[in-house]
Formats: sequence, C-alpha cells, structure tokens
Amino acid sequence: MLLSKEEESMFQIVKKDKRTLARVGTLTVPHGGRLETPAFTMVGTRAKVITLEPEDLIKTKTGIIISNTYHLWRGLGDKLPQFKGLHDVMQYDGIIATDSGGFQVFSLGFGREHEVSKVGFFPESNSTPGFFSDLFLQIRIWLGITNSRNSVRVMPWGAYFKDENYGDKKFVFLDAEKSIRIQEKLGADIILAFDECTSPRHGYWYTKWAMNRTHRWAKLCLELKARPKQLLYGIVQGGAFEDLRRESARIIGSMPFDGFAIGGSLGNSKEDMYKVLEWSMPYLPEDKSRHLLGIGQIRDIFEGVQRGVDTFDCVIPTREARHGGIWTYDGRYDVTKGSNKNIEAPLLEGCVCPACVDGLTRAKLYELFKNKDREGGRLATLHNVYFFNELMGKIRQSIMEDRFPEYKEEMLKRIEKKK
RNA sequence: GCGCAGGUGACAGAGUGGUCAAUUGUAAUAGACUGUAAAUCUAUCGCCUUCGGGCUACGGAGGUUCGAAUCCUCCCCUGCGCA
Repeated sequence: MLLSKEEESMFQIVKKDKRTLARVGTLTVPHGGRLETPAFTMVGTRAKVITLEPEDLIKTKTGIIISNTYHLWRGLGDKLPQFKGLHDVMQYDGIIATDSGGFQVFSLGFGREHEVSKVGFFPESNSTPGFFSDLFLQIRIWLGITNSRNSVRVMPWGAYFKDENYGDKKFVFLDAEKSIRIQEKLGADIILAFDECTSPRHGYWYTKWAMNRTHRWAKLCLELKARPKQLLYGIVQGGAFEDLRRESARIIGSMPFDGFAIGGSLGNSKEDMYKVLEWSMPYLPEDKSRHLLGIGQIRDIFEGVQRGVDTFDCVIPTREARHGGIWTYDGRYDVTKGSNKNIEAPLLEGCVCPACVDGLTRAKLYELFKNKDREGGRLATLHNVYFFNELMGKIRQSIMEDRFPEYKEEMLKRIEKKK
C-alpha cells in the first residue's frame, strides 16, 4: 500500500495539550495499520495474548500488540525459518511490535540475581555501588562469575543466555544483528533496537557502561536493518541517573530512528521514574512517537502521558486478569476473594466489555476461578484489556477536549481511593 | 456375633516413645504482580501473648514411662469380609 504525502510521516500529532506535554497522535505503520495515541500495547510475548483468541482482540478494541524476540526465537528453534509472520500467526491486522530481547538480558539476568523488577522498591538500600564495585562486577561478568540465579552473561558484543535445557553448560547468543534478523523474520510493524536493560541496583558506572553498549548496538541496528517496511525504534537507557539519561536521550534521539522507546531501570520509586521521563523527553524529536517500555500501572500511564509518552506496554491487564485482578474506574479488586461469592453484578457496572456484555457476574467469575476453570482467566482478560483500551480512549478524549489534567486528577482520586 | 483394617487439626492424609502444635496437599484469609522464568508467587492458617513464652490438643477413659499422637487395658465409632 502506498502512503499519501501526509502519511509519509509515520507519526502525526493531532492535538497538543496546552498545559502539559500530553498529546494525541496517529501512528501509521507501513503495512497500513493505524493507531490513535496515547495507546496501550497489549503484551503477547509468544505471538499470543495469553488466553485471547483472534476475535477477542477485535472485541476488546486492541490496536497494538507487542511480542518478544527472545521468547519466539527460543520457542521456535529451527522452525523459525518457516515462521509465517506475526500478523498471520496471530490472525491480527492491528499494529504489532516486537521487543528485541534486550529486556531478557535484565529479566533473566540481574533481575533474577537482584530479585527486582525494573522499577525497584528497596528504600533500605540507600547506597549505590561505587566505581570499584562496578568495575569488579563488570570484570566478574566478563569472566562469567555471577550468581547462579543469573543466567545471562553480557559481553561488549552481545549477550549469552544460559540454555536451561542443557543445565549450566550451554549458552545461546543474541546480539544486535541477530535480534534484527529475527525481528525481520517475525515480521512485526515496529521492531526495537537491541539494548541492555540494567537493574535498579546497578551503580552509576555499570549503568554508564551498559548504556554505552546500548548506544553502540543502537547504531548497529540502524545500519543492519534491511526491511523498509518495518519501523525501528531506538531505546533510551541510563538508569535513574540524570546525566546518563540526558546523554542517552540526546544520543539515541539524534539517531534516525522511526520512533523512540524509554527503557530500563527506572529507579527506586515512581518519582524516579517520572524524573527519568522528564530528563529524557526534551531530547526526543517531537514529531516521532515515544514509547514507555513495560509500564503499566494506571497512575504511571497518566503521569507518562502528561510527560509526553504516546504508547505504553505492560503485562498488568493480562497477567493480573489471570490472577483474578479486575480493573475498574474505582480501582482494582480481586475477584477470587470470598466477598464476591454472591455478588450478582457485572465486573464493572455499565461495562460494555465482551465479558460483561455477555452477562458475566462477579459471582460467576468467582466460581470459575474457584473451579480453576481457564475460562475465568480468559473472561477476566477480556475485561481488563477492554478496560485499559477504553481508558486510553478516555485519556485521548480528555486531551482533545483540553481537560486532561482535570481528568487525570479525577481518575487517580477514584482509582487510588480504595482501601 | 466373629475376623481383619481403621479413628490425627476445616477436609484429605503423614507421623508409630522424646527434636510434635504435629510433614505435605487442598480449602480459607491477606498480600504481591510494571518491555511475561508468572493462568504465578509470598505470608498466615488450635487458643492466648508484654513475641520470651503460656495453655489446650491426635475418638473416650484409665494405665506403663522421666517423657505418649505413638506402648498396654477397657469402652465408643467407622469400613470391608464371613456368618
């Protein structure tokens, strides 16, 4: 499909909020898909949003999905060359992105060793490692001496992942080139540069060195990318250190990527995370879309939009659904709690998600969860996914109507008032 | 009536002289989940507590022993088999 002149720019700003950096935009990808932003990306790591069927994606108004290079690559093994492409496999016409595998460098590596998520919360650890501690760590990694939980070894040229099927003996290797080649084969509309996501517990120096690797790899990804029909996004790193974040955003932001993602360790608190956004955003071209990787809680979505984020992705709506967490405009509740046993009401009053419209009640969903019926997880996922998509629509609408800050305040008050 | 086999915390089911308030699983309750090692994980789960400990507990009643859920006696109950 040929793009008209006005569609040449892959991202178009439709409306800018006057009081914040929030904006409504349209993201167009080469295969023809279109997305109104701000939008939430559902996570379908292994080419499937867990529990959902193709028709469910349409029913939940899901406009964009992100799959994962590492998991698909490992999962497909030697069947990768025969892979028909994500749109085919998922039977999905919306926009599909693939993460590069850079997050697994962290999640399977120091995420496990440090037992943290990328937004860490450990107020007790007030001291960050110093230069020599970081140097020592860097040398240990290169020598392959890390905690046994850590199954990744990052080298200057790429990352080695322990192959769990072969004990500790065998490693598989992923680098910028391989990640790009796999992502081209997977055939998403948007692909991401291969990066190294660091841990919130890494010190300044290690974070800086990792950031420099990410920058080198970013340049490589740009040079190696062959397919014009895929958009390539660069990833800003730099942990929660202001000068690193600014440097990374400046360097990545000046490269000719089609869009930009903010990744990474986002610090030790929500405040850190919001600061990271504030430090990075000024260096990212305004006319390119900005994605906040792996972020997801309702408050974070509002704070992100306020600071200029266009797209988010997170497992929260889908994973929490499978665990019984039901999202509503009055916060989240756990449908597996006994208090739901006799509540003959929709999951959310007035909800028009496919599950609620079908007559699902809290009591019925409670029962499905108690019976360990997988249908429970599916129905809860339908609801949450619809809810998140609907919420993003309301956010877009509030920006269009110049009342985003008020809407944010009202929503956060409602959503966080509980308990 | 005789012969076996049993009776353990909400349930299932370990334990057969001390380290047992009693393994484990389920249920229950609470919590967590942020580019999916996750349809998962954690905590609590007899009563009281100044968190040191105290008290009541393994069908019931006695007994042996320094010490019993564990051994003995009697009783009650359940299942299977034979009458």
